[in-house]
Amino acid sequence: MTAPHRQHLPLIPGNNPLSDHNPSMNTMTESARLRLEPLKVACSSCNLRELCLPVGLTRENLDRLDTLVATRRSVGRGETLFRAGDAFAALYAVRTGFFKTCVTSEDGRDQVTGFQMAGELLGLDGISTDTHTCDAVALEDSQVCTIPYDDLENLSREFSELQHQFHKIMSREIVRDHGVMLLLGSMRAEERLAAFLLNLTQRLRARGFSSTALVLRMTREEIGSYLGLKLETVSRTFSKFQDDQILEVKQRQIRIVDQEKLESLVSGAAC
Amino acid sequence: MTAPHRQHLPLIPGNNPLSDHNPSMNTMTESARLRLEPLKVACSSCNLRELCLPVGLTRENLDRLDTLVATRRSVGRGETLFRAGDAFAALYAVRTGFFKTCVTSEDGRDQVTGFQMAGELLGLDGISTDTHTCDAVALEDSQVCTIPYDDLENLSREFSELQHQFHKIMSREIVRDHGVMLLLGSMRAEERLAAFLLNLTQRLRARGFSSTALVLRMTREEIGSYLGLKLETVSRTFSKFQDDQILEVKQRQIRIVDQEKLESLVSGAAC
DNA sequence: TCCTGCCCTTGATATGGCTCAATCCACGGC
DNA sequence: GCCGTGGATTGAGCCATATCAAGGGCAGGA
Repeated sequence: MTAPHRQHLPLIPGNNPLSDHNPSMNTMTESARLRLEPLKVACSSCNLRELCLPVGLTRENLDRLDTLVATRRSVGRGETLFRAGDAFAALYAVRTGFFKTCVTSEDGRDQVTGFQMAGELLGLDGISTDTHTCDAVALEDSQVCTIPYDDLENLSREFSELQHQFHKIMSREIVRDHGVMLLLGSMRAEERLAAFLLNLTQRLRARGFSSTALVLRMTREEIGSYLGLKLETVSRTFSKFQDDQILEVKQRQIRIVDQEKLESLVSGAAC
Repeated sequence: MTAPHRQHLPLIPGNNPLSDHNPSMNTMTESARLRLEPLKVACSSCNLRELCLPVGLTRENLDRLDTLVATRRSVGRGETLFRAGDAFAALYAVRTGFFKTCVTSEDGRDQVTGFQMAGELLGLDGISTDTHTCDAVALEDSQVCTIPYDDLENLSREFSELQHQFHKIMSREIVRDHGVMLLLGSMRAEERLAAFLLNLTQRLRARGFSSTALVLRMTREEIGSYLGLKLETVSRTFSKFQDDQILEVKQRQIRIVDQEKLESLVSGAAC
């Protein structure tokens, strides 16, 4: 494995639908702009179709998918898209913005299980018992496309491309989770943070953003929860990376100064 | 959540297809007996149909599933069913025996990602990239039913019951993984081991075995890998549970003496 | 502009689990 | 029966990360 929790998302070649963004500006401008709520939603004309559910669909089938994904929903920063215990009815594709998902144990412990950005699917956990088992919280003003689950099952019985792509997405989530288990089970703090940053930048790059500069959407505490560390440890590790000239860290603004050193941390060369 | 990595497997009411087993005998006798390799495989007559892929299928559809699941394969103790890197072609349902799955990082670190027993599916990780990303190793002489994946996709386009059940199984795996992340990210050694034992016994109970006595199929090291602990820590924690009169531990034979205390450890009441 | 609250940083200290190392035990082969 | 081997147990000491605590900085609202 190249990275402990890679996403297997295809890099978009050439004509990148997202490359008109200023890489240093993965801030809130776009989601704010889209707050206007376009009346019509169409996968077939969506920038994200190469990253999202429609991957691999023919033109004709794309049009059929459009009949399914009909509504869009805005979720303000800090609001929840769904909560553990909510009835499951639909999946959600992130259109703009950024989410976290987290599970809570009986005794109130919280664990962030993932961070989702544009083109990624939310809600797969709900299929199992028709009830969501985690919370999905927007970390910035966001928009999602609603994919009614029954309709998705029906449509994916009709053409195998969609069926197969959906299965791939679920499987990818399982593979990602296994990568996180590896990280949580066997890596030290520096390795965890390095792996986390490399995974984030890889996904941002696939979306046309800079892979060397990023703005974190989550707090140190949320990073810590995801990585199985306390927020102080996350903060100290950021500081250490800055001392070691691997990163420049200014609050949530991160610049990767030495990509190779970061990579060597993950592959354990630094042991 | 009641348990950090519950399996959501239905308890079999009344007429339990597995209850003819001697609960204290979840040893190797059965798998040895089945070494004879019956010529015919049929989900419709399988003991495990209430725990496995066929859940919820009508009689008629069960027969159609039989056409798909045609071959059985024996995997001896220590042998691999598939390895990371192998081409993906089929899923496997454990019929008898016990497996572990583990991922390996670039630098050779190993992480056990799960233990699978009768009725559970192996290989879901392979769908994502048509390549397996983990190893599946039999921890005792085992048998699996081979489910050719293309056939499964085709058949599940034909009847929604199968399609839905398959999606539920994938989703359940995702939910389970999130539970393991919670465990790895926020629990202490005692809590982890307690959660692990409760999960195991719950699954054994669903299969008609005793929920108070069990024989571990895996080494301390494998338990440790799964739980993000070193084998010495696992061993010490077992010893501590014995001192505290929660368990009786004799090598791999475990008897749960105080179920409640074990449960209270997981729910954090002991903090 | 200042205030307020949240987040982040940094220091000092505590500790749970790891490491290293020495047996011990059970089982299978001879 | 005896021995060899792999797994399990137990001890001593250490280290990475947690915990507790005290500021510092930034953003948003009055």
